[in-house]
Amino acid sequence: MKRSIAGEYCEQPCTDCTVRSHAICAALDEDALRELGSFSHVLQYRPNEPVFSQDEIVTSCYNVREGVMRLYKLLPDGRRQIVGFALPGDFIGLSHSDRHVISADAVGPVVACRFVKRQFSRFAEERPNLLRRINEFAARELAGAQEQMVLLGRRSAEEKVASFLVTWRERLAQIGPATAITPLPMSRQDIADYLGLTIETVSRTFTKLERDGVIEIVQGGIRLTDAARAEALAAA
Amino acid sequence: MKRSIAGEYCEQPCTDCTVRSHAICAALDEDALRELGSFSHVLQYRPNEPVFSQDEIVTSCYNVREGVMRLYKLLPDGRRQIVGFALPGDFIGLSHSDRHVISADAVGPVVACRFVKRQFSRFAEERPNLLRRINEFAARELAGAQEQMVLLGRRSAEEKVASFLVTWRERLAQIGPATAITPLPMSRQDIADYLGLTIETVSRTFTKLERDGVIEIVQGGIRLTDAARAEALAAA
DNA sequence: CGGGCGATTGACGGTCATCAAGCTGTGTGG
DNA sequence: CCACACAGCTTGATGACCGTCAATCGCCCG
Repeated sequence: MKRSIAGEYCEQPCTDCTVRSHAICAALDEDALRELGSFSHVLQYRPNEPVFSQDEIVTSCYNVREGVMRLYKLLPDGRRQIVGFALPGDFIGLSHSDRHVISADAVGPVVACRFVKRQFSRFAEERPNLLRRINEFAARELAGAQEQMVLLGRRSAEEKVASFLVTWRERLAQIGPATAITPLPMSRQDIADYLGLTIETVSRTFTKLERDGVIEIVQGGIRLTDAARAEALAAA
Repeated sequence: MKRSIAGEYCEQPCTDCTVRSHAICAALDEDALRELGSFSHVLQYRPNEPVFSQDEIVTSCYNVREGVMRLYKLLPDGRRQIVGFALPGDFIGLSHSDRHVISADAVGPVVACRFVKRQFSRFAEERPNLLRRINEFAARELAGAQEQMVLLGRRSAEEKVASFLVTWRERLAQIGPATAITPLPMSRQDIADYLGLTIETVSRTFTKLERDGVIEIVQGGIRLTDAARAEALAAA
């Protein structure tokens, strides 16, 4: 696959950012925003384009503005575990290690702000507001990771899929308007690698849920026809 | 089971704390340490004694000083997933939610410092040093959680057990002197619930690893007789 | 010595992975 | 405009891995 270079676009001011209220940037006042903007770049990534890879030296951190990114780890033999999907407002770069411990790439088209890590750290260093906001994000991520461990370790295939659909829907609802159809921009393979299943099992489980009247499979997503039952299956 | 009350002990000054250099407290100077000490309490927990439970209101956060705690989540039907073991130096209370999202209890005898969360937050609020240290801890926890997701989602039983033993050994090595025998204070059931397996599978896998000359099972732990092979099995 | 708990071992079966074939929709070129 | 190719998804057949159920062992402690 040809590695394409991310396109850059205008230096759109942070003060106009549409995801600011959901992002770490909400902790910053106008002045700080302007300073942050002075060393940030807005980048575009194409579908499946890598953003960074495991073991690479960390040079930047990112705010997702539009689109979805998958975050994953690979085992030497090629097995893949997706550890999360990053949505608009999410911050990537909590890690303090000097090398990336995960890889990230764009699922569909993605727009993200990039900060040079060194500059960002210096910027954040003496801003307790921002540091606390970052803590908050880290804590939320950690809680999500713990929930995912339960899913991976203790839930059946059907519970995994139902749980994923419910959780995904809730996440989308938090950042945008509720819609009848829940879009699933990622592939079945992505879902499988997120849930610790195979693509076949995911596909079969979708079909089963549809047969049971819990969901309806539509182009590019699903319609949750019986949310109550889905939540029951998710065994919250 | 009778719920026993944690015993309290002397207000040992933080300045003498043996785990300080590994704990978040390393970010504090003498003055700050004294202030922190003024609202901390050292508590003892007995084996299997609960420290806090999922859904309870969060009132405190903790530093582990001695012993091991298990952190876990329960599903309504009783299935349990252990999301981590906390060792001396670990900080518990990164979560920002007002209710605990996990439960914690002592594996063996445990000594921990408790801080009233509200006071601790106020204390940390304007100390960038401490906030950054907490960030660092959160990032490390998150990286660990991601590694655990790979284990849970993509590794076989044998890989899980080998990986657990290697990682556990490394963690112990970081906080104390290396020993020939790697102690395993937690039960087989705990290990199973940590690895997303059943106790029988864990037991069988231990036996297999011993037959294969990778480990030797001893009272209260194991001896890693072939670390290289264990690491290969762990498929880092 | 006997009770009890944790760990081990064995027999069996279910869930989900594997392997393989067919399907669907989209884009491409004649 | 239709045939074709291709990629992603679905469906089917089979079997392995690990869960379940059950019995036994070993050890500690009363």
